[in-house]
Amino acid sequence: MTTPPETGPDAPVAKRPVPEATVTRLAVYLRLLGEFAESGAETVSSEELATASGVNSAKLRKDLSYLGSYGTRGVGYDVASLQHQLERVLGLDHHQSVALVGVGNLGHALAGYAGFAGRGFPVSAMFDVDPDLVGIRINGILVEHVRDVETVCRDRGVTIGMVATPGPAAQGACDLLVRGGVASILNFAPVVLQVPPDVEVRKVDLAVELQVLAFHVARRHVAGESETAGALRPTPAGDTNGTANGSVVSPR
Amino acid sequence: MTTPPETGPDAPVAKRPVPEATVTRLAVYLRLLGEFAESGAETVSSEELATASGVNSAKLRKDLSYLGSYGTRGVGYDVASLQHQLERVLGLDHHQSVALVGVGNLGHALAGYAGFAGRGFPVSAMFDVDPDLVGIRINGILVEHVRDVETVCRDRGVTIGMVATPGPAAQGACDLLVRGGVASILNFAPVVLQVPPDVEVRKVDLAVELQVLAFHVARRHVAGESETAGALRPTPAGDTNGTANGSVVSPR
DNA sequence: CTGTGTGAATTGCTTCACAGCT
DNA sequence: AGCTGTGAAGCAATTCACACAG
Repeated sequence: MTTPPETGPDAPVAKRPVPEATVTRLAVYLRLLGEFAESGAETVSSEELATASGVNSAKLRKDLSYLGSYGTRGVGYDVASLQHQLERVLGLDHHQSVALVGVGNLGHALAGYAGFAGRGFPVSAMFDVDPDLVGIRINGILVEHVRDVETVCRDRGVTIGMVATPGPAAQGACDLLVRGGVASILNFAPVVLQVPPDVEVRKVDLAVELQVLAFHVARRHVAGESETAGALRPTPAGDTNGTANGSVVSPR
Repeated sequence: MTTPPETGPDAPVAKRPVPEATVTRLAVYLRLLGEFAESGAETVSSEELATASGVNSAKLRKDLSYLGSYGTRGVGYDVASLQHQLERVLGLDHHQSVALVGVGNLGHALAGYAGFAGRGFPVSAMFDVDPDLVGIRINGILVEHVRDVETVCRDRGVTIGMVATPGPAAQGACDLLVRGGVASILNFAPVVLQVPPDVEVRKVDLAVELQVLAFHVARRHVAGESETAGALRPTPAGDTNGTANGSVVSPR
């Protein structure tokens, strides 16, 4: 209740909407900024960063404009300061702690994936039902029994849950995470999770990804059969919701 | 004989546009159709299939309309026949064979992921540079040296390549696949691959997924500060979340 | 002059609502 | 009646193009 009018009188920090599609790309820009920083660059132009990210510069500038004006006209963006802004907007300045439910084939790989810890998402709890797995350590993290998901998540302030169980167990795992206060879930199981409206779910479905690619293989067969491989369809740059679709070929 | 009620007045191959976003969902519908089939259903209505897929029925019908009219008014869709149509459109009636480059942490899991073979995407070749890996078998498949990617892909008619190498090696792996005639690539490495315009790339970036979720965690903190955590509102869950993200408490 | 920031135009996707088949 | 298929309306995201700051 008491809906805060929100529209401040003259709030210096305006809260723009920030389109969902933009958020996905901000994460990409951030990674590339890291590379620019490593190579010693002080500033980047929208053109440079855009090319490296596989988007066009107008889109990049519009994306960045949602965070405010952090560029310098005639010069570009200050790498370090832009990195900082992106981290702030993406919530990476808050501590995030990740829980993984399901330590089978895929879960095991996720547990050991260096990219997580290295990017600010340490896996701080892991769960499974298999007695052979409960009790072992992976990458130094103890695998606990699924029955403890709720309490452990609360105790350790888990903010993000990953579901990597077999399909049939996924909804149950999800429910436990939600009861443990986790409001953001990354789902690798091939099912559509049912969650309360305040819980955010993103799905990574590997079989679906392959099927989308298979579709393009088939398309190519039909199109390429008669057409001389010339017809360049409007670059499938569009990343639909869900997992990002790269594919962007430079504007040529 | 009787010209089918196709739209094609003189276009033998009626190539509807089929939006990119739709293709992604078709794969989801197909999986759920499989479940309906297993449970013995002969037909499904757009409403049933839509609910199970987490989308609304209008969107589902529009999606299916891109393949033609395969439903029966007043009844619904014949499960088996719709399955068949979806498989055809998604190119699953053609044989797909998948190659995996990079058998490290993640690659290993992908190699053993039952969901692939089970869904018509048998991994038929695997590659790595590590001498400790080259020569071993995973799930019965021999790991070969990366130097053979090109010839092996050609010989076995690989249609889809998966890149699961460390970032710095990804572009090289990609180039080899392309030279081997692979025109569809699923990229798990955190880099933007450069490819010729006729090659389709989809990217699965786990760190990006987590960052997008982190963004929503942060949003919640700002927006949810005033809201009490209780009140499980009658989830209009209707559809909202689908393949990708769930819902964001819409302020205002 | 260079490169950002942004209104305006455009494209593409989703939702609505209803005509038409069974 | 019940449910599909689809034009039309409504939104959201992308691209264009240019004013303006450094």
